[in-house]
Parts: sequence; structure tokens; C-alpha cells
Amino acid sequence: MDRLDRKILRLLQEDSTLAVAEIAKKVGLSTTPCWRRIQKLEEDGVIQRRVALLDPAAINAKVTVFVSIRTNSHSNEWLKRFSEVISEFPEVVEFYRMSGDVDYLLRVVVPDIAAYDAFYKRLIAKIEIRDVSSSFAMEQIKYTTQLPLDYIQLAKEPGSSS
Amino acid sequence: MDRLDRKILRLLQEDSTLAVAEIAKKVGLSTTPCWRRIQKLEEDGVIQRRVALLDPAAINAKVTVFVSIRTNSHSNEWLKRFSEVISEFPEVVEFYRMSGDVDYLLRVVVPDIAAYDAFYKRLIAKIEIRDVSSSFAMEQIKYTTQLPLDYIQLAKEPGSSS
DNA sequence: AGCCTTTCATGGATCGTCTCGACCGCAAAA
DNA sequence: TTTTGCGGTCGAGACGATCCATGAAAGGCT
Repeated sequence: MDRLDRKILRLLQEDSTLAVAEIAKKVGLSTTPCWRRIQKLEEDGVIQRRVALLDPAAINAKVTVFVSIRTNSHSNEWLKRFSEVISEFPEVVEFYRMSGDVDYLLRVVVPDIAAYDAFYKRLIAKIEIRDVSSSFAMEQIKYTTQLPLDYIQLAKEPGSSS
Repeated sequence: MDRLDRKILRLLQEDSTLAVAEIAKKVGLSTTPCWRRIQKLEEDGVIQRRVALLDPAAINAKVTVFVSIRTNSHSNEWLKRFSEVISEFPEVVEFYRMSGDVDYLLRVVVPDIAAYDAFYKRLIAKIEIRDVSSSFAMEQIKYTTQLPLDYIQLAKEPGSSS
């Protein structure tokens, strides 16, 4: 993993429809080695998948709700079942086990408050939860799938000696 | 927007490398009309972009921190500057203006706690914030870019009469 | 110094896929 | 009944992915 790989990843995180030749030009390689690098990044699982991102408004899912959950049971058994139940809901797009005050945090996407209420009822019907607290997002100021590439451990590269 | 469009979107949200002919087969269309629908979905902005998703662990960015922010100033002026400053950090992958108790919520991605501390210092050096509270995610149980398609308003379709 | 490994550049061949145009047919709408 | 809006089929041209072969440059090792 070197500077070139990082550049390639940066481009593909922006737009995965770029042609290999196009990427090669931008990173300063010819197409064959650039193609091989991309292959390798996919084999190694650095690039996990390529997906289409949709406009939330266009599919009537523009309200984000953060749901903080506190629980009584902390057994593995319970967590397993809990995870399965939660993950089945397509409205739940993110789901974290947290440290501190709150045990779990969900990001839920729905059309409006009424739909959230319906979701909430379906959720608590399926599993018992001690304490639930919902916070509504008024505005999504930034949302990106582009992870920061500044922390990658770069391997030694040729041409770095004086 | 009908059932077929929804099926197409479902597939492309999963894997945008699928060939048009492949999608057509799965959806029950022939390739040309399927291709036309995809074109239209892109023109209409329903499909916003196609991107590569990376493995957070592979790029040394596997710790998620949720940052709750409270502020004093609520002027548009201040919000504008605040948004710009925050959005410039590549570590901030999500950024919401919230209702209720907390004013803003960030999702920040970093390699470890030390890196988060460094990020935090850079942040508060750039802009004054009344109150900041950080919660660390222990585990990412679910993360998907697939939005729920169950809320799409379907247009009238042929063959729906008895 | 000589050899080995790695990785690049170049060129080319092949194959799949996208893209799009032309035309037909059905069915609902006007 | 005519028009309009899809979808189906066919097919052509362009483009891009994939892979092979070869040669050159650079660094590491003995």
C-alpha cells in the first residue's frame, strides 16, 4: 500500500465508474499496472464492494432519527437475538454498540415522524428494551461514504533515498 | 417509479457492477428497456452516484466516535462558518443538526483514541464550541448504504384492476 | 560487480458490455 | 378509433476490461 494505491482509492471512493485508463492517467501510471493494483485491492478486500448511492428524498426516506438504547440484559445470548432483530429492519442503516452511558445507538431512516412511530412500535413489539430515547435530525449537513485515507500505513517506496 | 424501478434500485444498491443484462434478467425485463430505466433514474437524480466502499480496518480507520455538540450562538452566520470548518475534516463522515438537547451530532472515523484526541484538539483550535461530548463505538454491528425502498410512492401500474 | 526481484511501460489481441437507433406490437388513454 | 407510452427484438458500433508478451529501470543481496 503506497501513495499510488491511496490515490486510486481516493478516486474510486468518489466515483467508481471511472475507467481504468482514466484512473491511470490521473495517478500517473499506465493502464496495465493500474488495473493490476485495482485487482489486488479488491482481492485483498480493501475495496469491499461497489454500490449505487440513492437520493434519500427521491425514495421518500429523508428523515434520520438517532435512537439511543439502554438495556438490562448484557448476556451474549440476548445480544445475538437483539442484533438479529434490529438488523432485519431495513430502516436501520447503522447500528453500534457503545461505551458509556448508552448501550446501543441506531441510525434509522424513515419518511416522517409518523413512519418513525410505526417503526418504533414494530420494534418494541419484537423485543423488550429498558429505555429508548429518540433524537431527530433536522438537517443532514454532511454525509459521505469516503473514509479518511490519511491514516493508511504506507509501505516503503522506491525513490525515497537521496 | 414502479415496482420494476424499485427492484432495479434494490439491486444497484447492493452491487453496482451488475451488467444491465443481468439486472434485466433478475427484474424480468429485456435489456434495452431496463437500460432505459436506469438511464432515467440517473438523469432524475434518484441514483446519485456510484462509489467504492472500503474496508475501514484495511485503511486504519476502524474506530467510530459520535460527538455531541452544544453551542451558544445560533446565528446563520455562525452555522455557516461552523459547517465549513467541520466539513473540511475528512474524519467527519456524517454531520447532523439535531433537535432537542444536543445541537449537532458528528460521526468521526479515526484509527484509535489517540488519533481522536489529536482530531479533537485540531477541531477546538479552529472554532469555539460551548460543550462537546464524545461517545465511542465499541462495535459496528450494522452499517449499510442501502436505504429502505419500502416507502417509495409507486405510480399506478397496468394490470392492477380486477 | 553481477544477479534477482519487482514493477513499470508499451503494444496488441480478444472479448464482453454499453449504448443507442430502428422498428414492431400491445394496451391503456383520449 | 387514434394516439401515446411502454416493452420486445435485432443489430451495429464504440468502448473498456482483461490478459499476454516483451523490454527497461531500479533496488536489494551475495
